[in-house]
Amino acid sequence: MTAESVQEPHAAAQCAAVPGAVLDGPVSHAISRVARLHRIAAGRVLRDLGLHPGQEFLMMHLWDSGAVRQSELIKAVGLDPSTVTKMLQRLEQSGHVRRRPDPADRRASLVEATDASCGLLVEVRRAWGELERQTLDGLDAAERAELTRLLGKVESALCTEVIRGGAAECDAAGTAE
Amino acid sequence: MTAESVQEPHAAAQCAAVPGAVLDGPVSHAISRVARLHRIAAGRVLRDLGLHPGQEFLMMHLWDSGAVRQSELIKAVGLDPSTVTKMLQRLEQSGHVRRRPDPADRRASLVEATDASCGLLVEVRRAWGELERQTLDGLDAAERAELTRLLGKVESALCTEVIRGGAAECDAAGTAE
DNA sequence: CATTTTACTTTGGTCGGCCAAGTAATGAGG
DNA sequence: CCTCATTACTTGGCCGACCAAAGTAAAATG
Repeated sequence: MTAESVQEPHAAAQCAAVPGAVLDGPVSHAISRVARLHRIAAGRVLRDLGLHPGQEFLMMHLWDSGAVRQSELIKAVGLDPSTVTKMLQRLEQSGHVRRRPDPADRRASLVEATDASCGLLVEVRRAWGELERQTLDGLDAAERAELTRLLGKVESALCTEVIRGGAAECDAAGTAE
Repeated sequence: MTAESVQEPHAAAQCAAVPGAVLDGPVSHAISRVARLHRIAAGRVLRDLGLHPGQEFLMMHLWDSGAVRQSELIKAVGLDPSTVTKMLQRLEQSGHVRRRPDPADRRASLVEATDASCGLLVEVRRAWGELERQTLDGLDAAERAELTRLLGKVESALCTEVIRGGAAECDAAGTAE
């Protein structure tokens, strides 16, 4: 008895008679997997700082650009407006960000990093460096440059497709080494 | 381009006297951006099929492997168990998946794709091909191979770091060709 | 045989992220 | 001056994804 292993496909299992390995072909999955691992690593590095993954990205923009109109920030990070709104609400509640209405345009609001948040800057920088180190560990300079170049091409290709579908514009980012 | 400065930093803006471009250096962000765009493109391609991005991945595994123990599925996709549980609940409610308790192990459950879902297989395959085409548009064969290789290295590097941090095991998917 | 440890899954909570609608203020025409 | 489209942001809903903790059943150990 011992009902070993699973039962064989009983109901409707084998729709396709494809043996296996339908999954490892596309580069798409490699991207997804890498992104997921990268996010986990980022979360681990940022946890001690009290930031959730994604927030550092926003904060970096704010630290970098000073007080900005929220719409500018949204365009800069390329995320959905509603996403940025919610993230800012949480960051404001955490005391990392302050928002005030724009005197020049009452429907807009200006966003800026608080003084208290500035202490995080160096730590976030360090965390990012650490993350970058973890990510690119095992790649030499040439490989890193090539990876950057290829990702840039993929990004612009996807961007073209995405805007064709009706979304907003993408920032064709950069080149550079 | 992209708009020049709005107002100058007024209150507490310049924590760091760093002029700009703190953001385009790391490859990390390229990965995040590409992954995000890729996800959006996937969502667009899958919407007509009634699937949300991520579900196809699970379904592909199920179509490929027949009835499997849920734990096996979890290990295969490498996601968090709770994530898989919730996704399966939704897929079950959508009629794409069926779950039954494993007779051999009463705490486990067997998962399989339903008959109805099989009609989606070919469409998902087509959608994936389309997505792959969109993603790699503009890269020649050598570049694609190189990108795959580099992503593989990054994945294994990140994997090592992640497991070091205490998480589960990663599938070092090293499918070279 | 009782107890502890391990494995399989689920629940609850929180966040990032998208879309689709909705609100409020600005600006262009009639 | 009043209407209408546009811009700027918010709300609600939903899903993917994580973590942490719980619950249950099997296995290992005494």
